[in-house]
Amino acid sequence: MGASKSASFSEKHNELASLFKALSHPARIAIVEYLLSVDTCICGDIVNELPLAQPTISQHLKELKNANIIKGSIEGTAICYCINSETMVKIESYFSLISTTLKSKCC
Amino acid sequence: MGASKSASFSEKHNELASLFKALSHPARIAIVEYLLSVDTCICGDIVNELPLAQPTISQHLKELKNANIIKGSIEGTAICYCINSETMVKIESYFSLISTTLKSKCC
DNA sequence: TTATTATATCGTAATATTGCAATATAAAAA
DNA sequence: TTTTTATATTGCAATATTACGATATAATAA
Repeated sequence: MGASKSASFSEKHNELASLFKALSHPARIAIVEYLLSVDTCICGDIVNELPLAQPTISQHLKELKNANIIKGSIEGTAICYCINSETMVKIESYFSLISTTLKSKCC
Repeated sequence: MGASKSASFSEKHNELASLFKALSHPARIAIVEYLLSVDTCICGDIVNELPLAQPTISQHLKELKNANIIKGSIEGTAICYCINSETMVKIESYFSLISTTLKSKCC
């Protein structure tokens, strides 16, 4: 085959995997870090920040939006992107739980 | 084209992306959660836990090992796998930093 | 209305991932 | 030594991702 057998796994596992997949590309990490670094959320110059063509960045932004990692709102001609802090807190909580669970183990 | 232009991005961004890529498949999330759920680290029955063939699981385990998310040590005929807590704490810290940074922003 | 500007979508080529049968390896048991 | 058991590797087909030129869309400016 070749397709991911996602139907064989739980909803929870698939959702977590989708979230991490959205973060699994250096361009998308760069976008997240750029959004973190700017003071305001009014953006529109992400294309100039990355060494990729405009359609490629648009595609990466779409994936981040689909995964709820960023939010985008129309601001005249431009689009204002910013990080969805709820999702970030959610991921932080997941790893926090893992760390806590691991503390009561050997290894 | 089609290949990820990883050379165009910073080492840090590539490393983070690799880490999340290792977690971007439901089978690999299921492996991590299974390792979390068992009391001891002596495993060897991961193949029976997942709806995938043995070579496929071996491949997923290799990817998790390469990303330092799990550790494996030979235990006779079997191999003992466990979660690398250092890496988990590292990821937790990354999202903790993001959350903190976001608190001083609008949106 | 006709540019201009910003972003999205389409189509497609290059490349990467996924899954597994077949096979290899390597340690312990018989 | 031979068999058994556990895991890894190889090879390959099916599918997914990545990147971008061309083009579409949609809002503002001239």
